Amino acid sequence: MYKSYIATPVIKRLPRYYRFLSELCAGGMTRISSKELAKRMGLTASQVRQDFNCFGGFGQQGYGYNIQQLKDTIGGILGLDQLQKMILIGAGNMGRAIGNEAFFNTCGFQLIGVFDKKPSLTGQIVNSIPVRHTDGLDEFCKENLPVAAALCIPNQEAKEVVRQLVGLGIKAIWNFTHYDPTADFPELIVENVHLRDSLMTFGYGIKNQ
Amino acid sequence: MYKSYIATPVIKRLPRYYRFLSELCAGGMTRISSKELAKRMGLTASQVRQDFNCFGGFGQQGYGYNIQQLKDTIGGILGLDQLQKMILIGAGNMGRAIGNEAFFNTCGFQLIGVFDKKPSLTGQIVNSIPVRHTDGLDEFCKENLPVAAALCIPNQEAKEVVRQLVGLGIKAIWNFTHYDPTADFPELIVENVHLRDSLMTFGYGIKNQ
DNA sequence: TAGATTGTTAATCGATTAACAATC
DNA sequence: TAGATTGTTAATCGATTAACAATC
Repeated sequence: MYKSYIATPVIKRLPRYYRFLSELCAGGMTRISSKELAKRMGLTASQVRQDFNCFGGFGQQGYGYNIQQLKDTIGGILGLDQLQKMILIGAGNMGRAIGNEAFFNTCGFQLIGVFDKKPSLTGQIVNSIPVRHTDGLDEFCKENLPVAAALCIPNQEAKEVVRQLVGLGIKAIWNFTHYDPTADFPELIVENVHLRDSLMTFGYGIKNQ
Repeated sequence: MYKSYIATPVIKRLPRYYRFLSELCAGGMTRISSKELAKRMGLTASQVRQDFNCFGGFGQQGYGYNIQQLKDTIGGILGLDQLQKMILIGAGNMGRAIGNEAFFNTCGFQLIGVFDKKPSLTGQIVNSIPVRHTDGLDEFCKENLPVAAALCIPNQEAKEVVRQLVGLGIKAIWNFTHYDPTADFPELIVENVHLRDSLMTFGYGIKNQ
């Protein structure tokens, strides 16, 4: 049964389903039951079926799910085929690492520009793209219309840069800073990657058994 | 009221509380009510009080919370003062970015070694530490007894490396690969950072409004 | 047909929010 | 004291799990 609104926990599980299904597919398997998939992923069969049925019934009673078809369907839901134009702001250590990880295309994005305000970085190559000086950001956006920006700059600079990006038509921020853009720009789509928070949570886990 | 087991959602909020309280503290504020803190963080006052009361009552009726004291208490719960020895496996783009982000000490960890199996990287400097060849991992661990490892290597190599690390006494993995160590080593403490998953979730958000 | 497994409803569990007496 | 705000219990909400009729 289709649902108009999909709960966040379901969305967050989709990439992991996609990953497991891709592996099963690559391994030559053609079908799988919710029970077996749940076992491999550490979920319950009930949850697997509930999750898939948010988007419609892709299974067959007595048979299970066709892996290839299920994988493609989830890929479609995640929109992996429609590549969104993304720019990267900040070509420091983290920026270069993100930029060079060649996963944009397989995750539904296309990296079209890299910017840094530090002149010494201008012209360096990140993922076959030359780093541009931030001075050229306006012109570049007006010409190329990116919808998303990965933000890998110091926290203090984040607010001002986000203001600029929003002015240039950026709709979504993949945020590696600790600045929270949602407070100032409620309409912006924001996905946070807080490595410090992850590290602290990790530490808590170690120190409490 | 103290609780013996703290729910995961509460733990995951602690670093964010710590961050906000640090900023308030740096800004010269000395006290805050659950209502005001909730408003700034986009939570409810009820949740803030529930969260803090998992660890005991640090507030005062009619007054609120002492920011400095609350910050220090949460820092203590997260164990930010007891630095755990961590090694970094993999000095590629992501490894170097993680290694160079100078946040280990402020998050409860101490980076004591960096390893890569690629000979050309041996001797390169990451965060003032020379990259060692993986051949020296055994000896290094026996001598320095790290408890945690950040894993920034290709997915296919992950399982074998984790097996080796577990053999060397590593108790916890900060995992940047897509290999799931919990399946093979249930006793291991694992904190996953799945950037691809984050990117796909982000894309879903963009494509569905 | 018989067995397997789905889609879906109902029950349970856990987390968040509301309410309020206690008290600074 | 009166006002403010906590700590804590109760109510609500949402997500997960269980159950089972439908059906391949």
